[in-house]
Amino acid sequence: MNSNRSQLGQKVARRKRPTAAPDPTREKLLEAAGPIFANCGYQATTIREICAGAGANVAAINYHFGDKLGLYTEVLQQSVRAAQVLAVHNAPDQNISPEDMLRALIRARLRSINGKGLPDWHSRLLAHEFAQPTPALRQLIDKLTRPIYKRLLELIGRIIGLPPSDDNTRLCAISVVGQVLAYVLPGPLLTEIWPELRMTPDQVERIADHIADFSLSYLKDFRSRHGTITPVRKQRLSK
Amino acid sequence: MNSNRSQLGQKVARRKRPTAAPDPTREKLLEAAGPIFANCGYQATTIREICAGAGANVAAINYHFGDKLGLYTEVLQQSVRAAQVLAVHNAPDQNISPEDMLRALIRARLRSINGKGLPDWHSRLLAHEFAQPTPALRQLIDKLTRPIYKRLLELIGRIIGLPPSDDNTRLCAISVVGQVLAYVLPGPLLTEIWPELRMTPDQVERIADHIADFSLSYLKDFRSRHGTITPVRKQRLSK
DNA sequence: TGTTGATTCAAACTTGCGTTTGAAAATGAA
DNA sequence: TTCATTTTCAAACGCAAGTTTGAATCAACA
Repeated sequence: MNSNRSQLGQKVARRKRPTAAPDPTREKLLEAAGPIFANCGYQATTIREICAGAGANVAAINYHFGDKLGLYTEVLQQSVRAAQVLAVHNAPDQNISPEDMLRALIRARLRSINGKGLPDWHSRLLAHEFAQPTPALRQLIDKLTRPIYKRLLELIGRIIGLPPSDDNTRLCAISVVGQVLAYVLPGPLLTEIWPELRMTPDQVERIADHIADFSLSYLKDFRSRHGTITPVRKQRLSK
Repeated sequence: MNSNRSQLGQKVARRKRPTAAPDPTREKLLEAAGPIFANCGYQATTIREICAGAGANVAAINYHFGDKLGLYTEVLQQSVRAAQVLAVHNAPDQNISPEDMLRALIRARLRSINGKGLPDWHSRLLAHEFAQPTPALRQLIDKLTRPIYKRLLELIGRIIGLPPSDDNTRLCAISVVGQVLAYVLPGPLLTEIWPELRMTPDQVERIADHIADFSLSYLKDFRSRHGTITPVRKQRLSK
């Protein structure tokens, strides 16, 4: 309904700059928007605050991104893309045991979320998306969350000897994911409960190892506990 | 700076009703506000929507609660209180092993959050508070979260044979809490990832048992794995 | 019944938001 | 330089939100 003219203006303008300095104020806006969106959420963030941080005029957002949601979507896309390349970079070697691969996956996830790879506001952006989804959430799940979760299901399925779709596999996967999320989602809660905790890179490694140990203790014994012939299912969780 | 008159009006008005029918429109506003605040968060909720749901005038909020934040605080307090009585009601017997007590605690927590005890919007209210804390968050943590966490630390400390303040105890506690939170905080994520999951009371029990089994596998073996004399600490997480 | 105070209501007020505007400034090619 | 295009800017617009107002309504009691 709107923003036709400015969108066009932006597209044409982009071709001028090859790779060196791609539109300074546009970049400045993105840089300033990231942390603010992450701290306040989409709704509570005002474009005036972003523009003040970027040293730009309020109209600049409309000119470069069409509207507020356009800017936000771009910020989220950028965040997702950064997390993706980090995930690929941290992808473990395929020639190791499923157990070690799970450990590597946990470490990569925790690192990409709270390590030195990404600025720490990326995870806060996620927390807001979960609490109050914007139209941009779907692509986040499709591009980032679902592939990782799928891989996690296969991995755990191989460890406990059940198909990825089995309820037990899913319960275990959520148990692993939950432990990781505990260090991400409830930010203010964690600092209230464990004020001395500092998330330095070394300590992120330590936490990742704990989560792996904690989880593998159950997973490694699953086969012998439940037998390999007919896996026990007390009742189906999916109907 | 404002709302002096209405606050007084409310206070005086309150004395008329002993216990029987405590101000119908006030109750109606609280009832209508709960789910709406939980769905949209504090910021995005409009008092006009609440009043429409309660069949009241917009000025009623100012009259009965002073302002929007006053209403929200009351809703949160009510939610915390309800969760508290539920926690007490579900408090396990003291004459059982720490392991069984942990299982009971997990079950109680999951039940109070997603079982039949509380309407399901209470947990969504929490998610919003974590993502974007309001001034009312502190009392929520102090009255509800911290006592439960303290009890969890003592319990786990007894199981693994370490003091509650030990880093290992804390890591384990967060591992347990994280698994529970995974079913609470990332609402839209969970339904995307496991669409068939339905949180009926029976299945909540099943999930609680899984979390207990999953966690106790590691906790019960902790002593023998690490030895009881000098517990291994690869490095301190708190400084 | 008349009076007093509590409670409701429609309407207006105030503020801050995202957005738009139209002109000015900057840029680059002819 | 001249001209066309892109980019910036201050200002204003329209709207929706929380809040306030003052009169109308209701309830209880003398």
